[in-house]
Amino acid sequence: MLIRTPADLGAVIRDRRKRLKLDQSTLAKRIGVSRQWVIEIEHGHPRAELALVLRALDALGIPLNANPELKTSRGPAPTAVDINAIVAKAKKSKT
Amino acid sequence: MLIRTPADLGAVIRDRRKRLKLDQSTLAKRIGVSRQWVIEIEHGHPRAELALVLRALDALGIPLNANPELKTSRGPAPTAVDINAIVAKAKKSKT
DNA sequence: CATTTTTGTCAGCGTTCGCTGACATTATCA
DNA sequence: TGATAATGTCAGCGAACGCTGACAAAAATG
Repeated sequence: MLIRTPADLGAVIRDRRKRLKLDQSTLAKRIGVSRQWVIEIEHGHPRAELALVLRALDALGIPLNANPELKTSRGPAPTAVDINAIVAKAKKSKT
Repeated sequence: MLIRTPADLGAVIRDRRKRLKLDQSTLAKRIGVSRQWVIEIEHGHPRAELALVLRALDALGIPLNANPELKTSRGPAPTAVDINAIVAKAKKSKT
């Protein structure tokens, strides 16, 4: 599942929790947060604390993967050269 | 890259930013946060807001993937049956 | 049906967020 | 080397966090 928004994350958490047959209280204890927190996360609370979110995913056995750009297929580096920088320098040095 | 802690995330963000030859100010504008925020995230700030983090990853072109448990190899469901529930019920009903 | 479990809502409280703006401290580079 | 950019640090401020505890609503169970 691709996580794009807090709501996505809430859905993932809730689904997994139900799949594991846990109620919110139990999960909350396991994560080390209040039941309130679980409720809000599952509803897509946008300002939840990063660390708590990570702990929740861990408690549910959900690994989080950040792809630092999967090889964009063949062809050489798309635009690893920074044209902007080059231009900027060209402008600086008169001739 | 597997994200387990806020520090992991900070590293991923910083690496990607540098690879894209962006400075913190530029990235901050792109994400829509203050430069301060970028500094703190890259240092592993544990209480950053979820939504801002997701926006940062998006701005950097880093997709986030949550595996709802990758098929744990062969063999039938590990323990999809909830023994606890069964036992609980067994206890309730006398005979 | 009645009962129990689960989920959702409310308010108040102390803590911390993320922001701004200015100022150190390092890189970077000609 | 000196000058510029990039990064890091500080303090103050309004806003929101996550917590507790009690209660309401909904769902499950017999």
